[in-house]
Amino acid sequence: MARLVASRTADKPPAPASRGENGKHDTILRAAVTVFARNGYFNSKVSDVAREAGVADGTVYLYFKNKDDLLFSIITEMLDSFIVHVRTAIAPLSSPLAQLREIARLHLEMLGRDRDLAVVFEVEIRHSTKFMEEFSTKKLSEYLDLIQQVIEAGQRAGEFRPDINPRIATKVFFGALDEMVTNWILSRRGKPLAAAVEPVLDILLHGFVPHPASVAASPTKE
Amino acid sequence: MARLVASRTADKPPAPASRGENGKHDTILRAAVTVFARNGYFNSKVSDVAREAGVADGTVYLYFKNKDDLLFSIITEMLDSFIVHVRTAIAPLSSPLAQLREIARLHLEMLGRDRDLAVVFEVEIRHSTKFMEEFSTKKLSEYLDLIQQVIEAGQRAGEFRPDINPRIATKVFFGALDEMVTNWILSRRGKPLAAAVEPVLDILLHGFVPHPASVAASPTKE
Amino acid sequence: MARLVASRTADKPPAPASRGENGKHDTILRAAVTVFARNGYFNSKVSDVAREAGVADGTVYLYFKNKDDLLFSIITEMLDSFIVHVRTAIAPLSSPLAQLREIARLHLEMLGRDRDLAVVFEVEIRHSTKFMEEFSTKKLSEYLDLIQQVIEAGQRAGEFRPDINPRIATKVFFGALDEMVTNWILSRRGKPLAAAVEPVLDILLHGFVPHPASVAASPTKE
Amino acid sequence: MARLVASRTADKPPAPASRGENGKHDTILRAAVTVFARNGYFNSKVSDVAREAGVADGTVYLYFKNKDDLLFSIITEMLDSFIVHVRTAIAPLSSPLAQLREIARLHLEMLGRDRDLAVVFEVEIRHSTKFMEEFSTKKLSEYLDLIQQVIEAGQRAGEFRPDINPRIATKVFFGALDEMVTNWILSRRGKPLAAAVEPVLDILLHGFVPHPASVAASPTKE
DNA sequence: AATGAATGAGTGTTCATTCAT
DNA sequence: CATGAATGAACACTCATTCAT
Repeated sequence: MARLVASRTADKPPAPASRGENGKHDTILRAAVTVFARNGYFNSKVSDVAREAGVADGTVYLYFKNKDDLLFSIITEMLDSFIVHVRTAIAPLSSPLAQLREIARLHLEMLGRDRDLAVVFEVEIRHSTKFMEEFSTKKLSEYLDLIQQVIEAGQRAGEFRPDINPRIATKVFFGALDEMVTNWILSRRGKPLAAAVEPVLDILLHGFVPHPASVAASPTKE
Repeated sequence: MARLVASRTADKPPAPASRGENGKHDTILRAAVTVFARNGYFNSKVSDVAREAGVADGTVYLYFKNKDDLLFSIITEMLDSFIVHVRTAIAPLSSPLAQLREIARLHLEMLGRDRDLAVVFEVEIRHSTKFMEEFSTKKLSEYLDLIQQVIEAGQRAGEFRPDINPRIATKVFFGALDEMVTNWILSRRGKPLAAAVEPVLDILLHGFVPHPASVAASPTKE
Repeated sequence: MARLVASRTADKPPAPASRGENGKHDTILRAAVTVFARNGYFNSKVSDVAREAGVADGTVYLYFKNKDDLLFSIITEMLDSFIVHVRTAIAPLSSPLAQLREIARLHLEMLGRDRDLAVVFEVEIRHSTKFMEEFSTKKLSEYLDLIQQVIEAGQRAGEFRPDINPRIATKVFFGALDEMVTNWILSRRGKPLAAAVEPVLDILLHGFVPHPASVAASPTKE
Repeated sequence: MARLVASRTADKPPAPASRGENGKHDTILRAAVTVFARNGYFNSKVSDVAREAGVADGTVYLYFKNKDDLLFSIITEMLDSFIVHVRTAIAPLSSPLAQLREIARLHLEMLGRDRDLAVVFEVEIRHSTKFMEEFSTKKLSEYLDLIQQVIEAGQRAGEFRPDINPRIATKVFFGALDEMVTNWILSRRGKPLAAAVEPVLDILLHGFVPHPASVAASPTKE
């Protein structure tokens, strides 16, 4: 019955921030991340979120349209701010290759710093094709576009192979990072996620097979 | 309330398969794939599955312990048979590189042939960290181990770089394929998923950056 | 939905007794007593009874109209045979007082010999006012009438006080025995129920208060 | 699945009682008595109780743990207040015999005043041996203990025969009253239940058989 | 007669959402 | 703005009963 569309938090900003606090809006959103990460979206009750946030059930509805809007807002707001962060960070870097490295680093660092958030991004985000379609065509594709632009810039700069499809390269890049995060979540080891940046980049940049230089020429790749 | 463990369909085969039919078990499982792919697991009702399968609600419970068991059985049975299929297909191939290529091809071909099944695998599989933990530590890791073994064999055979971490390479490989599937599901284009095999492999095998063989050309990779 | 009336086993005696056995009818009825005593009527499934009897679920319906009929038949048949038994046993006794004593003895002995049967009689019999009304106006009142006749005979014979209401005396008598059985069921002590016959009779016959003439006379009756 | 223990209504009093009303808790409990008496516990739906109480289905669960808790609460709360009532009433009476008479009177009067409540106590209370065991070892035995203490006091005071087993006398006393109530429920005659107090007591106190000295001594007791 | 797979009506319970205070 | 008691629609699961074999 629940639909995910339309909502958008921006429609109703009752109080950006009461007093000096962070604002109930953010408090509730943070509580939702914690609760959703713990039990999963469908197994979480709005009253769980309310209790975690220290407010009454009804208060949640003063800041969010409905339960779906909570999940939607988490994803959208977090990703929005992440994209801004990434853009800012890579702007001063002149080399597309350096930019791509920075994106990978920020990606793993941000999610590796907050397991609950990572869980929501990796697991809870996929709660129906409907949601994903809605989401992927809006927010996520903005991120993917950003990556693709860097790759294309790299090709123009001669840093990346001109014969690879930048759209596919983007998916490979994102998919590799995504899988690293998923695995890190499931294997509750203490090893920091960010430690994987260089090994993953090395593989993505140089591939599985030894360089032809290692011999003389690369007769048949694929 | 939901538990995913233990169940295993094999425990209760009330009717192996009447006549030459496919058997109610398979009919119901197939209906579940269709329904789950259409509405998502949590938004699907058991009675939807029953109707799709052409049986009464109660009949579902003659073959499956509960709703969770339906999802669990889909994943487990499909993946089991896929792994067997892959093992059989790569056994005669002597080159690990050829084996890895075959795995990629089968992976994308199988899911690309059945969008509903792909949806369930990519989206519905992630229903709570609990489910994923249970699942990833059992079935999925069997598949990932298989991939890792091929990569390690390739390293020993000199086909793959010895200085890459096989575990990470496995994740990059799987993550890349996984993302291709996810994207294919969401962009309902007609382009067959299997068409992506070679481009993806090219990137994974040879990387983003031009070969040093291009001696003069690209002096600075990273 | 279930109604208890009408049924009556006598309507359909499919097989009085197959071979030399006791007959499936009795086997199933006995199984029902066991199962109902163990879990209670409403918590017992017809399939539990069938399994206990070693027959298929459907077979139960060849001998009994429905689940209600099982309970109804247990009560009716057991009570019928008990009443016949009692009539036979007290017929030769000339003294109503001796007859009443014999009734008490048989009552406690029969139920004390078979705890499961006792449980069904004491507990399961009361599964709705409807059932009890149906039952009490038919079978049970036959038993109560028998008791009342003995008491009235005792009054005519001068063995019982003429100034007590025989209908009320009957209820006191039956209620006392009934409570003994209920207590015996709940306190799973090993002490045989029949051991209570004399103490109970003493109280019923001579009352709580000392006889006025007790001064010298009645040292200990019984 | 049904559990009767633990619950205790006192654990969750969401609304003590709005204004001068009786409070939803009591309203629902009273509705449950009515509905259970009408159709029996197992044939009653929670929604029937809700409708009778004039509240939504879900509201029942704000005041009671589950359906079982409704039945359990009825029995416990009613019996608790009854026992308090009895203790208060007999405290000022010096003679144990007068106390026993008062208990009998209150017992029949309370249940005779409210047929629905009587039905629940006599019929619905016996819902599986489990329930009875749970219940009889806690609440009911408190009442039976009270009776037994009075009887023992009467023996010490010389008002009751010293040679009767007080535990058995208690059961006979309670069983007699209980049967009077059961019969009154089933025979829907208008005759007030309380009218049976003296005839029953006469029988219990003086027994079925004429006093040996009845000749002259006890012409008419009671 | 006997079977047991199939049926599908029936219900206790949950929980997102509302709204009077 | 906040509250949290009240609502009632929604649904997984059970099990008495049937009937083709």
